[in-house]
Amino acid sequence: MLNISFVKNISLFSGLSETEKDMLLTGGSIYFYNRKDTLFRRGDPVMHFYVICSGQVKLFHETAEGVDVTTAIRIAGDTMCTTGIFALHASHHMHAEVIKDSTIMEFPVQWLKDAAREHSTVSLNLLSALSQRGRRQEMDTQNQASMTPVQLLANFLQQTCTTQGLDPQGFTLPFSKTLIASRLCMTRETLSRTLPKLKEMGISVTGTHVSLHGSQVMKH
Amino acid sequence: MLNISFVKNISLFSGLSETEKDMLLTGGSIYFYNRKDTLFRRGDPVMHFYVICSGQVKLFHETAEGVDVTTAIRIAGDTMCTTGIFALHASHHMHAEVIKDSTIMEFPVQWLKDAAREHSTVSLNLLSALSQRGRRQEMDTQNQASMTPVQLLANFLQQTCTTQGLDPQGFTLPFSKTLIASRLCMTRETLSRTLPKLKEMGISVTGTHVSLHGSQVMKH
DNA sequence: CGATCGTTTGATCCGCATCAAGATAGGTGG
DNA sequence: CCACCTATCTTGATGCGGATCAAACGATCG
Repeated sequence: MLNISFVKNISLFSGLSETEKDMLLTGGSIYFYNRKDTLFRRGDPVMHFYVICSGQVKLFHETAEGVDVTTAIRIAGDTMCTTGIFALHASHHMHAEVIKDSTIMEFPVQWLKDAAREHSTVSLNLLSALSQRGRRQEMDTQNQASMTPVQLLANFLQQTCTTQGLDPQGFTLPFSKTLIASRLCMTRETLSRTLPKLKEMGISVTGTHVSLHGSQVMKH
Repeated sequence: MLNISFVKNISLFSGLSETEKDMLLTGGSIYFYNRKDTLFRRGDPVMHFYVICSGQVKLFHETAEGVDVTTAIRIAGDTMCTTGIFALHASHHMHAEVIKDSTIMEFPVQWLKDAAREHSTVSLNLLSALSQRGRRQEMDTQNQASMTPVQLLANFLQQTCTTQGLDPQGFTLPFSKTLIASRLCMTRETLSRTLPKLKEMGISVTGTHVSLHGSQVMKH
């Protein structure tokens, strides 16, 4: 059960005593999912709070024309559905699909509500997490609106490298290019054509191999 | 002091007893601002939690080329900076400018943190509010990415009409067109050219007068 | 009545989506 | 080990939409 100790360290529980953590963790169970499994679909009632122990999950929705737009990629250590649980509407507003075999810990929604009500530490952690995520999203939106595909992609690669703790000198792309394109709201074709342009910024991508040679981090 | 009783009714305080509300409200003070006043700028330390009693405030940032992008328009009853207060970074990440003479109640940041820690009702209200706002923003982002200017504008007008409680049969635009364009991430020119196209959707705009003749609400 | 701000209209251009093939890679079975 | 297949990615040709530049128009205000 090494997964349990992993979950103990997520930010949601920070500041709690070991015994409090143990008690809370009894409320959840661990499940395994395979690539392409659906966690939930838009409109489904929100039943669980999720903590990803390993693997990857994409959150996405479909445009009117049937194109998938990925709004977030969640990886090990991330949580899902915090927003859905405290919002008034009790149904999901997007789809969630497993894109890499995953281990996921699930808690009933009421568990989270209770935890937030009874432990002010938990509710403050949640507030912090939601704020954090909100801030991310704001930046994302404004980037989306004001940056060229080249900048977006450069940004994305650097973000990815940082948050996944990869070696900037050279790493293997952890996502398919189609997924990245969907995440950046562009077509696969545009993504392909954008890759070569990154060299001017000191980023080279060959196949699935990336190296961020001396490219500075984007300001804001 | 009719403003005080107005503030008592915002969702942040719902579920609290009158005496609790009165006690909390002693922590804030009311200020008056004029059009074009700056509430705060990006990078400033987050000092206050704001509740708008009357007027309008825009939250915006500048692109690299110096263009303003408005990310939100806040009106009477709205709060500001909830996110900023609970996020780790203690500085604002966007500018706030008063766009219509306003009355605003301000509380010190610590006041909100304390209130959240000591009243689980308040922290749950905050969680709900943040979730709500997060959901709005997600929809916004996805709309921005997948809708044409015509749809965006139609959407915006309907939203505005609803949230401001205006008469769909005919009302006066509560914002300048430049502001709307900035909010919808398009140029003034594009907005102008889009207005006539709305007639096909049963929306007519003449000058600052709008009527939403039988236009259905956009799904999702 | 000029001056400034906000809005509209016109002409042009560029970037990304779209449509359409081709290329590469991984996987399976003969 | 090779032929075949499907999934994923790349490249090419074309067109349209919205940004941009430029100028006129309208409104509000001292």
